[in-house]
Amino acid sequence: MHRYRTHTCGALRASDVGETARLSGWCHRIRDHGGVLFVDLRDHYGLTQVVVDPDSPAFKLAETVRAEWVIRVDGRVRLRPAGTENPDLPTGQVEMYATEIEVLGPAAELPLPVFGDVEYPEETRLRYRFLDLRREKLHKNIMTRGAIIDAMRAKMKGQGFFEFQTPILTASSPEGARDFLVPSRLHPGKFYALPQAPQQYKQLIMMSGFDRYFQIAPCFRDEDPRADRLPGEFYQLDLEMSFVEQEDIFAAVEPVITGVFEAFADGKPVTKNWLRIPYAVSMQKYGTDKPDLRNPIEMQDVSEHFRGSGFKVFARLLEDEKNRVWAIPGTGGGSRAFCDRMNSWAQGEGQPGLGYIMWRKRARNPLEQVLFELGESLPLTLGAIFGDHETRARAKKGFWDYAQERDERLPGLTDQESEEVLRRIDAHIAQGDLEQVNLLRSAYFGEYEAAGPIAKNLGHERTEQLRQQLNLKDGDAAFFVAGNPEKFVKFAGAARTKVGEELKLVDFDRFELAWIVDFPFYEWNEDEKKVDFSHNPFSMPQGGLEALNGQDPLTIKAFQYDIACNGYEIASGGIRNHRPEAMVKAFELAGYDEATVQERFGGMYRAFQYGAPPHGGMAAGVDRIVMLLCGVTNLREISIFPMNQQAQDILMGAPNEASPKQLRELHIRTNLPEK
RNA sequence: GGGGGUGUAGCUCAGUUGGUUAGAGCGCCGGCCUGUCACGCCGGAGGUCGCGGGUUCGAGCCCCGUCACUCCCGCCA
Repeated sequence: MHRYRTHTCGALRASDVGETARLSGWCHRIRDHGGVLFVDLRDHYGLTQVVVDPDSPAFKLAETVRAEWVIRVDGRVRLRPAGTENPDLPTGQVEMYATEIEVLGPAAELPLPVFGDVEYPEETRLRYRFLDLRREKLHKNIMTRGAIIDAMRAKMKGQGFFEFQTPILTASSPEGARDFLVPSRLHPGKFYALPQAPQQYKQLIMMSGFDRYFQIAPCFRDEDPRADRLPGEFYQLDLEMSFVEQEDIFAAVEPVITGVFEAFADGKPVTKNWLRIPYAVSMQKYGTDKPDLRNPIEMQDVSEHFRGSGFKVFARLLEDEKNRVWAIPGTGGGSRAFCDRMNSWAQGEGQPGLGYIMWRKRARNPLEQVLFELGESLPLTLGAIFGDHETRARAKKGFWDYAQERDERLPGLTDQESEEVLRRIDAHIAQGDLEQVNLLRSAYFGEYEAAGPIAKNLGHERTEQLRQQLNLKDGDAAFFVAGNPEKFVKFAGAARTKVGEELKLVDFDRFELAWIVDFPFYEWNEDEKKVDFSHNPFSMPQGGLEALNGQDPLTIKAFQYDIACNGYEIASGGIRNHRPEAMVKAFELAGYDEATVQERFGGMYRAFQYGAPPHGGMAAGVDRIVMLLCGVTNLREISIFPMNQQAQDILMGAPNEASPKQLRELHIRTNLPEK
């Protein structure tokens, strides 16, 4: 018999009844009934119920066993008594009657229980990560992570990609994130850097004549973490292809990502036909370059309705042509309580507030009323407009009498103004201008009326045009963000998310994938008053060298794309700039002369001189994808030994101090900040 | 570097207007219990109310400072 086990704790079935077996594992849960004692024995594979009673020689020892002790148990497999089976366990038909127990590893009192699903402080969980990892959820997440990575590899290989390893000790790169530095012992005063990504290596692999590269690549960046950004290190599914255009990359990547999502989505629907959303459109509709497309809200520019209007705050803003008014349509948000809540939320975000208009049904539709009085049905309205003189006169009189009787239906209008509206309707009827008639009809007598301070100032006609543009109905609202879009876009995006979630318009149980394309190549650096690369300096500008020479740099787009999923950026890539003269020009516009390029990107620059193939690729964030597929919102839930928010590994004790000997060898003396 | 939130038993949390000895559930320890699987019942231990200072007759509660954790901004080509 094997020293420790004949079966795992997930293996025994009814077919094993009568066998003698040996199990080893952790005491998951102990239920002591005095006369009979149950131990749920757990290992990686599952849970088996072990039973001991006073007739067993193992009874005395069994009574001393505590949670998370590691024990070996010998015994007989038997069917559970009728009625005591546990259908929730794969091994639930059977139990093991223990005849011998050996303690392999006793456990001290636990700082963190393995059993149950109680929340524990992050610090305790990290310090005792090995215990946390025994817990069902985290254990499962880590296994899922491995399976996802397996699937990525299999699908990449299926697409003809080949896996390469690139160096971990490399050179510091000037652009981008802060590097982790590693001092060189052999070269005093010099440093290696850990790669922020294998970007240059993978391009060099293409220039070395290989064709389809991929790697589950560790990446290192010394930047502050976020919930969706691990401190220090993370993994990318990194890929690069030669002789390709953007379309070829999309065609290679979509099946990989879709396939992985479908395999692990747990039945949730995954986008079949990916949208391609230009960066500028994404910013305008969603207020971000990583939209959550599960939220159906699309923002719209409604500046025209406010320009020169009675709502002076916005009208005045719009006198500056950089400024805009965007609307966030909120289906079902047309209650005072909700709009007030959004307004105070906006104030909490540091905004002056969030303007809104609400729509509701008019108590009675006056036009229908008129037609009713005329003994006619609604479709005959057309007759009122295009009919003979007498019919039109009756229709007009109908409107007129109605307004006389019920001028409260024209809130905020004086008698003269009401009369004026009716005259205008009459004039448009006479001209047969159906569009104008309809607008005025809808605005003053239509099915919906608008409410809220903005509506009052904006007037019936503009409010109605706005409603029609946004296609809003009874019980809906629109929220407004105004100013310079560059400044408010982020807040607008947050407001879109807030409105969508609060109104329960977001279907969380799905994965919505999309390409975001046509990123700007450069952006304006306000601090240094210069042009900067906005994404990746190695991307090919659309229009190539010609665009770099002739076009306003800030209008140049790049062959640069991201994948957005449910509000996260899960991948980023581009077609690379493989022409040395274009590379030099691109860097020149960002303020780097050719000598600097040669010095800083020597390897790449050299490679470009000797036959560089057109190439491009992408890198997908493995951790973020796993996080989405595991349904969690924190990367520490899917990473086996993560560091804390302060980039410390409190399990291993990293970072720690180096010994004087180590520092001497490295010719390094510390110069600590004064406390 | 900056802003918000949190900090009471090992854990999750309650704690009234500032007022007697700071509580509950889970966990832990002991006892009872022969079919449980979140076993049950009885009992017990366990507290620098994050820390320091202040106001007050009196502070878990109010004020100031500080620390820790966490989320965000900056940053992350």
